[in-house]
Amino acid sequence: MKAVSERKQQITSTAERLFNQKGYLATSVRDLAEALGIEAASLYSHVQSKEELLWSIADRCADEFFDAVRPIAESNLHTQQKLTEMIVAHVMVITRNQDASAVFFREWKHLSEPQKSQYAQRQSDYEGIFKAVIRKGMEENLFKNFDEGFSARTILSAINWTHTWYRPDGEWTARQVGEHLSGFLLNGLIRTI
Amino acid sequence: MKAVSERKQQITSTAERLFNQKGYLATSVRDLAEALGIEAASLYSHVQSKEELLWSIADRCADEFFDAVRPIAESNLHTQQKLTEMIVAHVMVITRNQDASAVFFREWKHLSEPQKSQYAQRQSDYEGIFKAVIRKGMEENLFKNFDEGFSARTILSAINWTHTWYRPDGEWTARQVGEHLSGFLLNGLIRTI
DNA sequence: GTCTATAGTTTGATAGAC
DNA sequence: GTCTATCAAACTATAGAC
Repeated sequence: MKAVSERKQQITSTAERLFNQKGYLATSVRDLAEALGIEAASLYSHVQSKEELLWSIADRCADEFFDAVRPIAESNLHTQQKLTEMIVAHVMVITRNQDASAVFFREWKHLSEPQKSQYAQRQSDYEGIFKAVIRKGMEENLFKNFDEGFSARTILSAINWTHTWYRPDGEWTARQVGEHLSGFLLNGLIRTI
Repeated sequence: MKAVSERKQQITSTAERLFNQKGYLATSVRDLAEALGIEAASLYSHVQSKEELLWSIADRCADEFFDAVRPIAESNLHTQQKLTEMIVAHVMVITRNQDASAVFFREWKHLSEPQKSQYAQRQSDYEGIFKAVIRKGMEENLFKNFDEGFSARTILSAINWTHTWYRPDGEWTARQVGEHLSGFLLNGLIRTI
């Protein structure tokens, strides 16, 4: 755990907001400085480059997803309950890091190597956590025999998109959104009784 | 229907590919010209601006979605079958316009007004087609009473993401992907019998 | 329709005073 | 740590010859 100055924190959260609103490439260092009320050159006392900011946002966001979901995957909850709680935890990470997760999902393409490869590796590892739980559920004859990669991607696609429409001041809490999504994805839209 | 020169067609499809691979802002007019084997200035005999290219890609892609899905929504298929066929049709548009649909989903933010508002309006109209069918299914007591906006967004999120992983040379046809997705989303991951 | 040449901005980043 | 000043490179787009 590295200590981070208050100023650096302020820069990072402003960058998250602007990178989300306008996109990474469309946000100039001058835009960022203006939003902070300083000159562009002053930023370089806190940050090595614009890309370092992108990387630090993406990397911290990945940590948040792993830290929230891995303990649940490693718990001894019943498989169905486990997958539900993983989905809820994932959605809660998104909703409390809405700007950062939007940047995480949309702007990683603009990282340079080797960061881009490292990002892809973590993304794949994360998907692997979901795949393992889904495979377990299939082995237990609890889940249908869809391809496990297909299933994991379909679930993650549906829940990742919450970053575009969730509003903290709306009628649903983050947990409610996660539980609705989990109910929808595990049981389907069709009424069975 | 406007006649489009072969050269213009070639420019558009190259733009789709580059805008997808690198992003709209990261693709310079010089990159595009180089990929076509001409000088940047020569492009302007065919195209008014770089943004005009983005708009024409997004607008044509929207047409494809509407043209494929609306006739099914207006047919008198049984509601469940209708929703399945809409999902299949949507996935097939994505898979046969993979570059264009990726640009459509990811780069619309970089349109200027009034194109950006027009894009948002069509997007919302399109979601409305799905919402209407879902509401019908709820009224028929066939679908569960999820919020219809929530249901439409969840389905569209899951199926839109195919643009990132579908491979035409993989083991599944576009129709098979659509049917799998439809089966997953309508009936859920959990085994019920 | 394609070229060369270039105008006019904007960009990320640095130098050096305070 | 913030400023002013500035650099070198990249950008979209245009002018005008062929």
